[in-house]
Amino acid sequence: MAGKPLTKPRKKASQERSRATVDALVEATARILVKEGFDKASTNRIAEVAGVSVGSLYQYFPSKEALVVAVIGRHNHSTMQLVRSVLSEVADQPIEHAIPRIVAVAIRAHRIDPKLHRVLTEQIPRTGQLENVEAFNREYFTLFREYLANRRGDLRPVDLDLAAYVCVTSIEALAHNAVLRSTRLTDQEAEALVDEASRMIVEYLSR
Amino acid sequence: MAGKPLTKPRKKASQERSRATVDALVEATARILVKEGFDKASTNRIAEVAGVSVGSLYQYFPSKEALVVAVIGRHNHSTMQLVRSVLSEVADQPIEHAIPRIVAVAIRAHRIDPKLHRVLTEQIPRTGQLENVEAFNREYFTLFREYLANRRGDLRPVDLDLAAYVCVTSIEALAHNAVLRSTRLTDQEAEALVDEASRMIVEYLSR
Amino acid sequence: MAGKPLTKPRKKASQERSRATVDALVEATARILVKEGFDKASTNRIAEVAGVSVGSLYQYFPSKEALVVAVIGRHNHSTMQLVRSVLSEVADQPIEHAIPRIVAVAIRAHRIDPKLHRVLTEQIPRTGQLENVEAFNREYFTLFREYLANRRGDLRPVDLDLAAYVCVTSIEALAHNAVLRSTRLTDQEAEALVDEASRMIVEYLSR
Amino acid sequence: MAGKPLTKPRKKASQERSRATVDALVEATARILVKEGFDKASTNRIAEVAGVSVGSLYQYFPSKEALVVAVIGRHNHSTMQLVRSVLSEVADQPIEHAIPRIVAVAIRAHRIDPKLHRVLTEQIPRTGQLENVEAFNREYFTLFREYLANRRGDLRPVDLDLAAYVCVTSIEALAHNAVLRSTRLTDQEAEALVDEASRMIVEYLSR
DNA sequence: GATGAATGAGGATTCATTCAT
DNA sequence: CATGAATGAATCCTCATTCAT
Repeated sequence: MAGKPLTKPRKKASQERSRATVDALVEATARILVKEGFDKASTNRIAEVAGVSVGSLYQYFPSKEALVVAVIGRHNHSTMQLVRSVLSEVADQPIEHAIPRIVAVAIRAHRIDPKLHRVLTEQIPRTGQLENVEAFNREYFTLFREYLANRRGDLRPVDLDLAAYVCVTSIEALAHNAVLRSTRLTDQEAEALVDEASRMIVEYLSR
Repeated sequence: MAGKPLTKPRKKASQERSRATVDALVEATARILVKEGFDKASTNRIAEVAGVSVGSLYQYFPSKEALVVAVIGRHNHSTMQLVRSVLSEVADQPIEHAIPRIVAVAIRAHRIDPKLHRVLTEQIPRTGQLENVEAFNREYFTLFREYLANRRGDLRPVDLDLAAYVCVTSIEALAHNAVLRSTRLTDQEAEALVDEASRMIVEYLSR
Repeated sequence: MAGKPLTKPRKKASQERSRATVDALVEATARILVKEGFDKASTNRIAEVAGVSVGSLYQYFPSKEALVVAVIGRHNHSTMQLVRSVLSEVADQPIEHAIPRIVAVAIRAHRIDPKLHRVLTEQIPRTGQLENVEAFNREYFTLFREYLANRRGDLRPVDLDLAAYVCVTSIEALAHNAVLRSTRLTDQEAEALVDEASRMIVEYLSR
Repeated sequence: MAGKPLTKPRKKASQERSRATVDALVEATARILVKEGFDKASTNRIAEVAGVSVGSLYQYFPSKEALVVAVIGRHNHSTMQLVRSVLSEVADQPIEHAIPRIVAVAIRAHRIDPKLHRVLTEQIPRTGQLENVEAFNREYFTLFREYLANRRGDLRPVDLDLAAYVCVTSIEALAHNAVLRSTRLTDQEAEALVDEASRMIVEYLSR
């Protein structure tokens, strides 16, 4: 309709708008999930909260599931961020040093957005695409296994896969339950937990 | 008097026919849950599979939720049966003996009906009455703590609550994930897992 | 099973029992209607409150409707009792005397069980058998018309049917609304209303 | 914010299409009410007759009740239209002139859609939001009372509230019953009724 | 006669998704 | 691209009534 050939800026502008819409939708989904629970999170409601029409919602997400997957992804992403960074930090440290840090981070990770974490964990049916909530654990496992392999010398002889499974599963569960159980986990309690869990893991791995 | 949807059976299923109907309903619910998943478990479908009318369903269960609660209850019951029996068996045994048995039973318990366990765990929104899926863990915790208290002499000085939390949570998570992850957990794998987990817990508790 | 041929007493006893059951059912229906409203009045609930099984309910009443009809009948009966008695009392009295009495009784009649009256009037769909709630008015009309015929001499020349219609309808409506509107109609208010209404009717009929 | 079932339209039917849908729904409800009765008026049936999906119905009306309220509203509106217009017309006329006109209009008003009026009156449970069927009478009372106040000079000394109550109630009841009783009220009968009723009311009010 | 378990048609309502504008 | 009206299958649940015991 216009004259001169439009160039990137315009396109970029629209890309930016798209980006904003997508973000708004994911954000809205997360917010509703936290504040009203999974079954209040209808697509219409999400669109409304995002300030967008349902039609637009479906422009960017092919289904409600996709939206929830995005929320999970975003949440897992920030969680993994933390995990990855400790694991690379402690990569060359002995387990006595490393494990407490790892455990502490696990708890911190679960505290990022505990309410969202709870909803994601408790209210969302692990069905279809949503089964992949556990993708997170797989990566965690891989990273942790790498760490162990790297510190092999410190360890008693172990089946790395098995050991990693045992450690990751325990750490995750301890952090998860601790945070979910008492919405108000005090710092003291958290510290005590870190100590205990670390002691258990360290002893378990040590020769 | 009225208020939130009840969850308790509406009638004492004293008569025989009633009893049969109730059982058929719970059984049908479990079967559908396993074979078709939570969201195919509509009240009409459940009644149909149970060979009963929807009306009868509502004669005995005030809501769909109540039915699921009953299934959970039944499942937890048989699970706890096992747990309780080991814990009483090993009550006076030293941890080196007791823990492996406890861990082994945890796995065995999760293998009772792994598919049902998975659905209960993954697909059912922990909302309303359904939140109580965790009642199970509470009892487990209590029993385990009692055991520890009883064997206090064997242990290094510990905060019993904390130690019980750490042990129960870890054992549960290890068993749970092991069974859910690979639907076909071989006996060998199970054994290896029992060894590792037990070692971890025993060392953790020992002085 | 017993020896001597049983005679009336036995039969009477069972008749009495039937009578009691019927009464209990009608009473229960009325009570539920008043305390919980028409749509809480399910046949099962009625039977329960009557202390009888649903089966028995259907032994005595062919349908829920029949039960409600019975309640209406009972209510209209006691109402008509009053009306009939005043009308026969005042049969030979001049309208100046008679009308106030008639109006007063209309109000008293509506006050017999105002809550039931309201439910019967407002919540019960005048459908099928229930259409006959107005049977009451027909009888009232007839009796009143007879009174007017009897006192023809006192009246200005009127079409008796029309006059009776006007009077009965007005008196009924005034009493009805007065009682329903303010659940707490004071005696003073009632008196004032009787005066006004009577004045209107008397003047209307007088030559 | 949530709570009891809403009765107000969900959306301002600003768009044309919306408007048409809303109208179709209200119209369909009225038609079904008249032709099949209240208990055939299921939401699905209403939507079907309106040529609209149930979903759309719920887009505009939060409940079945709301739909009926709308029908009542529409009906009362046209009725009040008439009433208001006579009362303003006769505002300055003496009662001998005014009352007959008012009575005549009451009857005409009841004849607007007698079948609908009957259903609204007889079959709809005055429960919840539906209690307000009487809103109509309140307004009628107010307007009539104003008229009386304006013509105070013509009247014998009266308690205006009481007098208005007596007049409005009587006029309403007479018109209502006349129309409902004989679906085919002839013009002659209507005229006779107007004469009688007016005579009664006028004499009642005159000094 | 009494009992109460069983029936099942039917009703209100929701919500992911589509598509004409 | 955006909008939001429209869709309709699907779900939970109720209740008058029946009938085997």
